[in-house]
Amino acid sequence: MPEKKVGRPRGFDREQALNAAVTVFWEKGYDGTSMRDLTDAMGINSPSLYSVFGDKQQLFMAAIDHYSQNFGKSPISAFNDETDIKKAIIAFLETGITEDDSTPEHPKGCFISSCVPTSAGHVEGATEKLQHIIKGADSLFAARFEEEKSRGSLPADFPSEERARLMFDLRQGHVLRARADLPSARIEADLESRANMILSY
Amino acid sequence: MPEKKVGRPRGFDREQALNAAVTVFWEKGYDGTSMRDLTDAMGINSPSLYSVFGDKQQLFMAAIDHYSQNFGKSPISAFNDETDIKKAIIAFLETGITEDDSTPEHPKGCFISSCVPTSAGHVEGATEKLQHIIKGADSLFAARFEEEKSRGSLPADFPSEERARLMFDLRQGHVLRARADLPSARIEADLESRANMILSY
DNA sequence: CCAATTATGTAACGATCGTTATCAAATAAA
DNA sequence: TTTATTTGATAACGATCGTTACATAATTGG
Repeated sequence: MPEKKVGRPRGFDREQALNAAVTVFWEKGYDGTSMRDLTDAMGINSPSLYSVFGDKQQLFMAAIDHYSQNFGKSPISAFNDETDIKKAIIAFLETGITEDDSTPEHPKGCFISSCVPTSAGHVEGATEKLQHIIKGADSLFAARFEEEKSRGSLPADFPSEERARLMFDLRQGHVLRARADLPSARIEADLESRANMILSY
Repeated sequence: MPEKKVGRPRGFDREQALNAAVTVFWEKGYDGTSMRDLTDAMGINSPSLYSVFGDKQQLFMAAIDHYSQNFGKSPISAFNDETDIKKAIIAFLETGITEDDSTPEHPKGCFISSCVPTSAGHVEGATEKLQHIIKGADSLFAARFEEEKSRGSLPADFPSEERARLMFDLRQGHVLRARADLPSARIEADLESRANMILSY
């Protein structure tokens, strides 16, 4: 698997360093994070950071992608793993809420929803990343609803796209509450009712 | 109304300067905004800023309050102004969406929802401001639902607090979409359905 | 062993950061 | 007109910003 042969071998793990960068950006946002913060957390010097990740902005983009494919993916995975559609919806929302304040070593809320929007419009690429993620979620949920329809577990005229957006939008409220350090207990109690609502027709 | 008598009179309008500060923070967030950005936009020098607003962090807090009582208030006002509860819900969501990308001189999305969460946890006071605003919205909506119940326009066992949270959470999805510069047309088409959902029982 | 190549660590670059000292300008009170 | 008081503008403070030159270390291919 390691392709490189010539030259001094790299002394750190790229993915591990990227993980550390995610955590820092997640905590302080793009502009609140300094190169010093990053190199400290990643355990490397800035020349190494620049040679591997480009610059701060490119590292931020890489952090968004990395988060999306790891922490950010688990609510989606929980959704996909449930065969029953109602359970899938609850699993998505529930996993999200749990993730929002899971380990004390991670900041509250979702990195994408809590930190990236601030950068949209003045940090290059941020808006595009957001759009891609939102559209991805919308169409993933909508596709699942369509699948359920073709399977007969949802009525033929169920408004898949509208309810997909609804699911995603609800989640954003949960994220904001978590980021604000408000208790998730009351929201979790709402989940059953909310899933019913998303599916009602 | 002007109380001051002695000394050189102030050469700028406090509220006007605060408005300019809001716009800059709204665009770039707390850490992305420099003192230079602020003094340029506000049309004053930094010593004036410090004497009137304290420091950058205190100005940020003042900006949050000012936004809440102006731009941020209009969806709430639209809600309060409607006597019919369903129309009130639609007015709240619709006014919010319209406000999210109204004038080109204002950044997209809601300042509070788009920019303040990034600062929660590492800018003093941000978390508390968010908590206060969220709780305020929750209880405003819940109180209105309770009022409707006592008037008989909602069933006696209508879950006011849960639906209040639901309304607020939905709004957060709209804000994220607007900040990501996604079209609001499809979301606006959902409003009727969403209002029905919030009121359904 | 000797190039060639790649990564690391140090240290520095100019620029900008948030904040404040200093002094001149403008007003009210005496 | 003087004195007291407050605001204005200029300029500077040390610190930190993101980024990069440069020399050294560690590896592979000859």
